[in-house]
Amino acid sequence: MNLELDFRSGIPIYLQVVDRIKEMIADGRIRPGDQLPTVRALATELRVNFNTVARAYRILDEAGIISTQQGRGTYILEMPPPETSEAMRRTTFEALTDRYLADAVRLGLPPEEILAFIRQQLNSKKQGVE
Amino acid sequence: MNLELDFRSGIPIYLQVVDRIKEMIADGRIRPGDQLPTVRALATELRVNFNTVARAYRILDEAGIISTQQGRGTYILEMPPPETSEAMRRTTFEALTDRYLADAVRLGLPPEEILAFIRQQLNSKKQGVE
DNA sequence: AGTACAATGATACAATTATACAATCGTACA
DNA sequence: TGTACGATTGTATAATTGTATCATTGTACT
Repeated sequence: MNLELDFRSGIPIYLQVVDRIKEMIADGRIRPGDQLPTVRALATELRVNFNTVARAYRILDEAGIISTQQGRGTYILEMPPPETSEAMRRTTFEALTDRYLADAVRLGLPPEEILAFIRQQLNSKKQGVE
Repeated sequence: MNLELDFRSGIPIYLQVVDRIKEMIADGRIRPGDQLPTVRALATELRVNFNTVARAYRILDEAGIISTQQGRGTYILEMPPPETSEAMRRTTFEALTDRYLADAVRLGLPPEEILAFIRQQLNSKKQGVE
């Protein structure tokens, strides 16, 4: 991986790891689909605890840059910044909805019930009540 | 089999497989007596280890929904257990809906728009070609 | 000193994979 | 028939991977 850290900089290790990996993606040293080292492997290489690496990976995961999967490993995502346009989102949403409605109808649910349940779920979500 | 997984959802693969198969039974896409794909075949299709599929099958087996037999294969049982098909359909429908809404919200759609589009689609279906 | 908080480490855990195994089926051949 | 053997099926167990939780350390601020 060849990833250099500065233990004396005062910048937290996990943030340094996040930045180094972002750089490597930006300049193409690692690419979408590539597997990153396991948290333990990279931790050993960097002489840190693997939880520190895990923390960096989690941040990158939440940023949508990588995908970490328990038991499998972590991978660079295809779309680094999935900034989809409004039109794209709309199209995706409509396809998603049609597929969902087809499934629901196939289950034999009457349209009123489908609508009712969705309304209920959306309301409870809005109020944060479960 | 046409069974979609989300590796980034955080929901374990084996549970996703369990749910997808329950859905297919509930809505009739697969029926009592049908043979499910072998653990290896389905695993290859899903790009997953076959033990992960085996785990899902074992759960369905213990729930009395399918029957897995070493050396023979796995089959949908005649009676979709005591959990009557009505309750099962309802459960399946609600899980399906929650999954759909999570996707839609993640796309950034406001609840009103989700509801509006669904209402529109249901109406056009009612009046459209049947 | 004492306290609070962030960073890191230690430990136990859960999901997935790798490998070896056992049961069944299918086919060939005696 | 029947039996031997390879292919195919599910099973069992351990190794590998990320996750969750709490303990420890260090630093800043009273």
